[in-house]
Amino acid sequence: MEGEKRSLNSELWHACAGPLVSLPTIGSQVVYFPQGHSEQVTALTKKEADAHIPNYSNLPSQLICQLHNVTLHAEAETDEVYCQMILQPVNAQEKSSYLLPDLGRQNKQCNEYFCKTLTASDTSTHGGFSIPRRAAEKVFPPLDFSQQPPAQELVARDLHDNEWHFRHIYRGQPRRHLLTTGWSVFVSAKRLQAGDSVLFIRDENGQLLLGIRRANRIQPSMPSSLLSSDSMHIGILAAAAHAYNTSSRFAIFYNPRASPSEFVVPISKYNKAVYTMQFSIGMRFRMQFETEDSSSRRYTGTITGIGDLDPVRWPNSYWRSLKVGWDESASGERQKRVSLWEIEPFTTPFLFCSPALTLRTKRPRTPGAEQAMINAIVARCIDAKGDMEDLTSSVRKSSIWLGGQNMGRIQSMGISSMNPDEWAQMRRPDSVRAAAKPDHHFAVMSAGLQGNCNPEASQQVLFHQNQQRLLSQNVQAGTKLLQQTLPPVIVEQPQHNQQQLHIQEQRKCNSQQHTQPLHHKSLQLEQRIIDARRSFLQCSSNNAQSILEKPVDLSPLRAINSFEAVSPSSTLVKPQGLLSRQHANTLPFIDTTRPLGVPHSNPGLIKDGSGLVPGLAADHLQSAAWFSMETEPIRMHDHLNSNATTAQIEMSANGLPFCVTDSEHVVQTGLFGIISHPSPFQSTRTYSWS
Amino acid sequence: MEGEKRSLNSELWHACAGPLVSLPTIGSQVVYFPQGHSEQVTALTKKEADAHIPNYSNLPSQLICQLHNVTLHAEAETDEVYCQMILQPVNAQEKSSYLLPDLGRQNKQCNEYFCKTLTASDTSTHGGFSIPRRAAEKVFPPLDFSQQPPAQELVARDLHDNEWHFRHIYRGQPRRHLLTTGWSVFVSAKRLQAGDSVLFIRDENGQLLLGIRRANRIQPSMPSSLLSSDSMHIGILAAAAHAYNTSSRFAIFYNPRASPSEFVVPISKYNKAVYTMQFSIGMRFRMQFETEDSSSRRYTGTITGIGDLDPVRWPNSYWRSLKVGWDESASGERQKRVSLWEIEPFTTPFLFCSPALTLRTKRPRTPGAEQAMINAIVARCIDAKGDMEDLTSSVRKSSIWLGGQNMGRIQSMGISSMNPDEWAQMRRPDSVRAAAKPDHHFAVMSAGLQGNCNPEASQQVLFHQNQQRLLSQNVQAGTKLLQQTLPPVIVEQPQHNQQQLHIQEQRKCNSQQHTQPLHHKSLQLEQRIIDARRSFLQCSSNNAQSILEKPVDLSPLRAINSFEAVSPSSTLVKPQGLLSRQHANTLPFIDTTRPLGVPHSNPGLIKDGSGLVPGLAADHLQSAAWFSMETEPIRMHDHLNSNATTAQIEMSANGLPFCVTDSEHVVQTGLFGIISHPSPFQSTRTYSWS
DNA sequence: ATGTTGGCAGCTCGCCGACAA
DNA sequence: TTGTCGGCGAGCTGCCAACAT
Repeated sequence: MEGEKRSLNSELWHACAGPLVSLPTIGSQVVYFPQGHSEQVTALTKKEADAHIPNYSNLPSQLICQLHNVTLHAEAETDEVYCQMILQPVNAQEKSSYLLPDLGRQNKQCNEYFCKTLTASDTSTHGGFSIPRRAAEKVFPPLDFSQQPPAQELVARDLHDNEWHFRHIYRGQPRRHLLTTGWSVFVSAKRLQAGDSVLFIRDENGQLLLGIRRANRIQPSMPSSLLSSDSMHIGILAAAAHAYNTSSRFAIFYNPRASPSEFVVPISKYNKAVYTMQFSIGMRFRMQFETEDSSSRRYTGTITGIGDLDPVRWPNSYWRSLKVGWDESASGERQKRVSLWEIEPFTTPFLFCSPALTLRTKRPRTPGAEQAMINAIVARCIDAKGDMEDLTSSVRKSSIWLGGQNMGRIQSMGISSMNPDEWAQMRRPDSVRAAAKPDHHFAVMSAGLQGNCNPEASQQVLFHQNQQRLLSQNVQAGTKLLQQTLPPVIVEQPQHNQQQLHIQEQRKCNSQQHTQPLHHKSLQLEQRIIDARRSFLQCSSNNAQSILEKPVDLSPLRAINSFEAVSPSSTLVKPQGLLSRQHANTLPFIDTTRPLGVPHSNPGLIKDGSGLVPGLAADHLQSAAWFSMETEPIRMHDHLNSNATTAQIEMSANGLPFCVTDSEHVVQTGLFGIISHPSPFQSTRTYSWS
Repeated sequence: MEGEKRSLNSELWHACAGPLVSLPTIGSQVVYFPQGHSEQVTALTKKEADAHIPNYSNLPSQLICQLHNVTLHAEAETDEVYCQMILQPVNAQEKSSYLLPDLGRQNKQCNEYFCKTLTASDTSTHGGFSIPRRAAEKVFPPLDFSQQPPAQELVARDLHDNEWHFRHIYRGQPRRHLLTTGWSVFVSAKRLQAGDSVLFIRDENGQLLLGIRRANRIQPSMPSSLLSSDSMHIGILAAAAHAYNTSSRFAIFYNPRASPSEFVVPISKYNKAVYTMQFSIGMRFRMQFETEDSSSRRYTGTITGIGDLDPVRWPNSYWRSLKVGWDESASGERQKRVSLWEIEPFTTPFLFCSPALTLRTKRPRTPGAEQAMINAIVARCIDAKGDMEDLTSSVRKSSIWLGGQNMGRIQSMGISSMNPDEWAQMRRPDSVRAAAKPDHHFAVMSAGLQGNCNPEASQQVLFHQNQQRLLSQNVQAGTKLLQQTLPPVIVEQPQHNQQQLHIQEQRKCNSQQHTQPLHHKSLQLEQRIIDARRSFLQCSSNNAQSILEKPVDLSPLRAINSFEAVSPSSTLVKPQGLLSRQHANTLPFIDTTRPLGVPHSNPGLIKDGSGLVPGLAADHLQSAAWFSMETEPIRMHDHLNSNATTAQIEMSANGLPFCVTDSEHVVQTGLFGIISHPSPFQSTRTYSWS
């Protein structure tokens, strides 16, 4: 083995890694979880870290890093795939090298391939390998059927670029494709057993590639003689901590088949889950798993808890912060804890836009659907908890927030058709418990917590405090940056003019530089967050007290509808090449002229209506303040897969950034406002083009 | 593999590990070198640590640890032997658990064993295994020669306790011992190749044990997918640093066949080398190596340099601090750097005791022997440097320190017969160059360095500064402890009375607690070092100036001879059981009534007479101050191997602690004085009993 | 004393269609 | 369509002494 070997064939590597593994793009930003990395070591060594590992208090539970490089590898002995990633914690100082062109590896699933799990006959010394008919016809070169029997020699290369020769013959009664000569050599060399899988790929050059995917049997050759598991875990943490402290590069190995979960997450995926989605106990979701035949299927489950996996060592970590239960009883294999970005919640679009739109809704929801879902959830939770009384009272309490007497009406008319004024009417002024420190929204949240003893609700608040804290950290980081590029601004004082000026400047600057690659995107996002944050603080200090005492002024909410002016059209033109800012502005952003569709065929429960997190929203609504943000042009060329035919646009108005995705890349992010309550003012719209 | 498996058969493990591997006794104190541990990882992963590993400035290059446990292991796949050691950095706070009884594993080499390197015929599928005749007769059960041919079935167990069955037959023309049936199964299961070795042991129960020792081919299955080599190296350092900071236990793995050198060294071995031996450039030594037929032989070499292996990361480390050259040209395999404790210097005992003794010397040294050795060294160094002129002038300068015109006389009469008064006459008052900062002996040394531009001498000084610094660190650690258990003492001021009082208390305390195990030994040694240091500082501040200006007052040296009063007898009683303090006091310590023997048959060069470190000693002798220390009773039961028939007592008067050993354990340590020059006032005496 | 080779059983490997599932 | 089996021939495994070193 040479010391520095080139990256292996990517197609083959990914085929071996499995359908669910997709590596982040080189040059992009990722979130690295030392916790998850530790889990991988535990999985590989079958040894937990002992308790006496030092606490790296300086090391955050997640590190935003730039992914400098990914090299694909495979174990020499076992052909097990793994990759090395070179990460560098992102330093706010570094403005350059944010986004390299998205020309990196495509984790495309090759079509010209097949994968077969080996049978006992395949691996015995008695015979050869029986190839499924379709697989042979799809992947192997066609046989000359004039021969009797038709046969040819196949040459395939494995991950290490070794050549394997096989005799491919079509014989038997009935006829079938077989690999005979050469097969047993391969089986014994790779030490394959029944249950392991082989896969053949025909690459673009017509070359055959050959990989193996072993069944989940215990890793045989774990050289424990290298390091104690403690030292390994410490090594991970210390290496990450050192890189974090010095903003230097570090290398990690990711073994996709051994690791229980990916611990290097694309920042877009992370942001989307953490900033734009709402999670609450009782929420239904689904999640992808690899099946026995190495395809993927979704399993459904319910969130049963939210909280830190390891509150002592990793407080406020999003790593596996959701406790979940699975619908299928025979799912003991699946994790009891997952991370936000691993699951797809069943979200019912909760429409929050102009009355004009809601009036034109053409697909009213089926009456009673929500109630049926609530019943289902309650039944499930009873299974889990065995305490009917608490749950029903929870549901009953939830009607406080849902507006009591309005609940029936909501169900009958379909929640998604409710307009903002109706929402405003649902708040309950008599439940206001907010504290008098309006210039700090955490205080408002804490006050809401004090007024409510529901433990689940407390957990919910803590959870969202985490989200807020994280956001606040980002904002602080951004503020530092801002102070270096712009005159310092004292946020406590009214700065409307200055802020407006800044946005103007920003816009001007962008239009001048539209030929420049969007490397400053994160920068701009941060600045926008700063601005929004600043606006919020101004609003809070000036008006929050009055907001708390008066009915909420929802007029800022209407700012969202200003997108109507920007985007009157209802169809999306398939993007071609670079769009100038001018063209970008003509793109529809939120189409309010047509009803919003239901994104998932099986609609989930309206989250705040689930009855499991009652009592909070009404309080927090009191401290709501809404802002709309300048939107940036979407540079479709960079972000949309050119083969994409749909773009899904999600909008979250929960006070955290929203994002627009084409299901793989974040196309647009922004911030609509800052509001500290967990209501999912979220809408999703899928556009299609031909 | 079960998670917690018991330790393997020790005899077999050691046989597989090789003749040179001996593990420290469980419960004893060891010195752990993170540097060496790192080297093992490099050896196993074939990857150097990159430069950007954080500097663990808190982590010393060597950690004195208690060895809590050793468990023997073998790789499941390869049968490669390794062991886990549980270490705990010794905290001065912890007074207990210093010395556990010496009942631990004996690294005895089993006699009823044989080891054969496999031939091509042995490993081919064509036949069986040809057993050397003597080996078969020694180890295997005798055959029934009435059968024709004589044959039997052998059952042997490997390290994993697997049984292997072989047909043992004595046939062929001429007759020979063969293993036939079963052998090829074993070969293929263990994947043995020609060049690997098999060894059979008959243990005390007559059971056959079977081990393998693979040829030094590259470790095949190094799963690089676990951790980056950086993380591994960091893990080692961080784990050690954490354990050091918290005085907590940590686990390390030692792979004796992969590791270039042992990095967990018995403290006795370390102390003996570091504190009682002198090393200088040009010094000759020998060192053990394993031969191809897995026995051991010694290679000879010369020290060519002294200095830090890694001055940046590990300054002042003794790890591989000696640069060496080997006598045999075909020795490219052997390390270019070794550690002090790995080599056996050729030392000539240098007698420093009462005139009465020297007058009775019965074996005067052969005249001219030293000069011959000098010539040999000079010739060797010329080979290395090709600069005759410098060397001869070096030798000439060395006569300054040796006393110029006295040199011939020393050679002719044998240096060992010179008495202290003669030594005193050899100093040269006109060569005094010492600085005027007498209260810090480092300053004195530096001054000596300034007055001499010989680079080798500088290195020598630096080296001894290391030794001094190490001592000083010990002293500081001890001082901390002292301040917690005794009233604080300001060392700059005269404290004679107080110090004397403390020693009195200490003695009283010891005599009262003589039934208590000597767990306080390290503590007491540290305290004694503190006292000696304190005395030295007092002496320095009060008298050093006058010492520098007047002839050296050598009267304190005579204190060494006070041992005569303690131990008038000349024979050592073989220790039986626990010795009370009273009995211990009757043991001879230094026998001055008989001549000192020559410890090595091939006497080396008198080190300061080598002419390679000239010019320093005379200066430093000026700042010499001598002290004798209270000696502690020797608890032979704890320290002397009950089978031992000799005890070697070494005495060093170079200002660093001396130690008494029975060639394996430190029996007694002490401090004779502090003197900052490299003169080897050293004597060795071997006592025998029946 | 022991490494290698030729001779020669006997057994396993591995190719084939038959026969289910 | 494909997993397993009996049949069967080639080639390898492995025991033996001869021979060489």
